[in-house]
Amino acid sequence: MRSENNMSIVKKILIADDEPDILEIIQFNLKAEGYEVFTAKNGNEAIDEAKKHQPDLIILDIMMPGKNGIDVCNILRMQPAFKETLIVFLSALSDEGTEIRGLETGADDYLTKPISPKILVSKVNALFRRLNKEDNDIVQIGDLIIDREKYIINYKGGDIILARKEFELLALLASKPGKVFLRNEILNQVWGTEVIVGDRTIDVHIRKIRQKLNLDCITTVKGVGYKFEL
Amino acid sequence: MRSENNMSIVKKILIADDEPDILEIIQFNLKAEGYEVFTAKNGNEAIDEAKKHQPDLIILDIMMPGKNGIDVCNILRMQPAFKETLIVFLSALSDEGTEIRGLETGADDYLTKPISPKILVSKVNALFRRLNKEDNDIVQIGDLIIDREKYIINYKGGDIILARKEFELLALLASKPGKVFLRNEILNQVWGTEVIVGDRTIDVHIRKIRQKLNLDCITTVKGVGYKFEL
DNA sequence: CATTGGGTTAACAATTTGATAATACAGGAA
DNA sequence: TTCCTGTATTATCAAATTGTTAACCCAATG
Repeated sequence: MRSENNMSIVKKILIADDEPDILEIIQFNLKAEGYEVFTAKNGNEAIDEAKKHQPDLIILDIMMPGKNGIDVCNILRMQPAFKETLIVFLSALSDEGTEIRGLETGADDYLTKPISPKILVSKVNALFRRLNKEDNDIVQIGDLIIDREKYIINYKGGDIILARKEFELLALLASKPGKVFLRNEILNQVWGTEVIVGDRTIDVHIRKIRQKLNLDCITTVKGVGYKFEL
Repeated sequence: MRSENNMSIVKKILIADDEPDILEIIQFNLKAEGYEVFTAKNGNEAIDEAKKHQPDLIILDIMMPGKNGIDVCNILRMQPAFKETLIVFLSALSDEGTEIRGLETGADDYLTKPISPKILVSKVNALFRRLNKEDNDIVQIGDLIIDREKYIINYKGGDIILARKEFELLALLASKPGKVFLRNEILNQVWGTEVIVGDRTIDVHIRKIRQKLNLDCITTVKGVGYKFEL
């Protein structure tokens, strides 16, 4: 099963459009660029697919049967899980009002049809590039250094070896010190949305990390999740 | 480290274009939106101004005397200080090749002239919105800080730990200081519509909050509900 | 093949939270 | 005052959640 964490792995894109041709051609080009692509033929399907796959980017046609793109955007943005998701409108409607409304709904960009597939791909790349600017390969918090590239944890000069899942879990928590990560969030980021694991799995990994680091840096927030703090 | 100039401070925008009219109209609209705007008439000036003001966003015309926009972008992106700066091209050149080259240079967007000022402003807003997504949603009322992300209550510098229901209840009340929340409203928001709990449950939680905060901030409105006030 | 270690799970212990009941209290109306 | 209604307080218990350990499966390794 190919589902790694989505911090350094293949980005998932969901395209929603009622014209099969458009869907087809965009899908083809984005796949060629190495993205994992899902499609939806209308608004409701878009919402379902979004929930199912937790895409990194959603491309929405404005005019679709049922819920239109702006509705979909509004609905998704209301849910915490899609607060940060990239959303781009792609529409034949090029009037100023719609475009402004689209952007103010919380979309990241508004593209007008017809659009060259290559340009679309470039725009998509640009969006992801900006998003990844933040992710650093080496994170340092106090005396703790997390090197994503080398897969190494270093505390006060001494290396600590963590297994992959342990490492990724710690790296995730440490990526935003203080922030409480919900168990769901952790599952999605570390295990991916496809995999389903039991309830105690996270706890066991947390325990191993605490044990290996021998450092009180992961706090339990009961009923909510875990957070990293030095 | 995150760039702290993201928050609460007026964003600085640098516009580089050799046509005074364009400069003028864009400047006007962005200023009206509350941005601080600087201008440059050519590539070299753009680089100088960028270094001088460290803008948060740079809008670059492609065709300018001396260094063109793409050159400017390349030069800036090479310097660490401008690695994260938002850069947008604004060009009359709408051919595919230039646009793709522009985006691949490391720009965040490519806009084509002519462009409606309102749409430009919307795009700019959208870019900043994305950049600020990082910022935690923190509510502050007087000396009381409620951090939803960190799940922490802080009063005058000291952290107070609340259980989940307590936290959510307080967060709800504090979300609209002064407003009286009916008991029903509270039940729906904190407990959900499915769950049915007894009459005294809310009181008990309110009491615990009062006790832990040790601060007279929740007022009882007899026969109606509760409200938060400092 | 046998070994090793990562990853998962089951089972149970430990802990915390949340709901309730019982009772005390406060303020207004009769 | 006295009653009545709604809220505060407290202790208690059930439920939910997490911690811990050991056992298991499986893939990679030699």
